[in-house]
Amino acid sequence: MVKQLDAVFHALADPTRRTMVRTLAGADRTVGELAAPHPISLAAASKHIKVLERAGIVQRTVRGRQHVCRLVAEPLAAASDHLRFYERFWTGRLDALEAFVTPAPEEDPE
Amino acid sequence: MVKQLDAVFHALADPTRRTMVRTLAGADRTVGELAAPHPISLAAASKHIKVLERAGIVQRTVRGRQHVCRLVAEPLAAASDHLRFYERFWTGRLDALEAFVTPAPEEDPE
DNA sequence: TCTATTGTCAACCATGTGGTTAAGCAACTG
DNA sequence: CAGTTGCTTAACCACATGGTTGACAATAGA
Repeated sequence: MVKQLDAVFHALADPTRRTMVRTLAGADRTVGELAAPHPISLAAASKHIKVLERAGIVQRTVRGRQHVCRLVAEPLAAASDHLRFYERFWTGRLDALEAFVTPAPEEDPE
Repeated sequence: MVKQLDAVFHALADPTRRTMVRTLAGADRTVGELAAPHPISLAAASKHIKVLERAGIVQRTVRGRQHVCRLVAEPLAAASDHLRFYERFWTGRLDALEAFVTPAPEEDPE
């Protein structure tokens, strides 16, 4: 079973998917609208969106024959938190020591 | 050719790799030290580290027969920036409007 | 009702991923 | 010098990924 964070990072590892998410940040879109800017078939776009759904980043509402996609930000927040842990490495400020205190989330131990 | 951001997100999509990075946040480590906590062969760990290197997250220094790995945070900062764009979606504060003004980085158009 | 639109699903293909084992090199240790 | 340690590389395997095409379902519109 894939963990949420795995799925989120994997979803964002593809530029096509990142563009889709970026678009959804502006407004809800149908599958067709999300696919349009990309030189891929609708079926391929459909797969991309399924990846985003699996990561919990996108939620779908069927409205008539169109599927309207909506951005769900919480999983992105989790990923952002994970990265923010390393903030003290690229900001000179060592006062970001709070991050250092944060207990490492104990991943992997299965 | 894979772009940096792709590589960073991909590198972080694996819990084993995330644990390695987390470990490197504490101190530099040899390949063996990074591999030790994981139930995988040294060869597999070597591959993981190569993925991290390709993403620019890790730099290697050969010291005698051991390869010492060091965390390089800049690529993580780039990924963090990307995610921070969506911050306004999970914080109620709409005063994070600066993010809204940020021009979308125009990905994908190659 | 007939047709066009929107999208999914299944099958297929090429490539990448994550793991293994086995071989080998380089560098310490005796 | 011989053996051990630390690590990479190559070959292999099973499976996931990203793309395709073609068939199908459901809705919208004539």
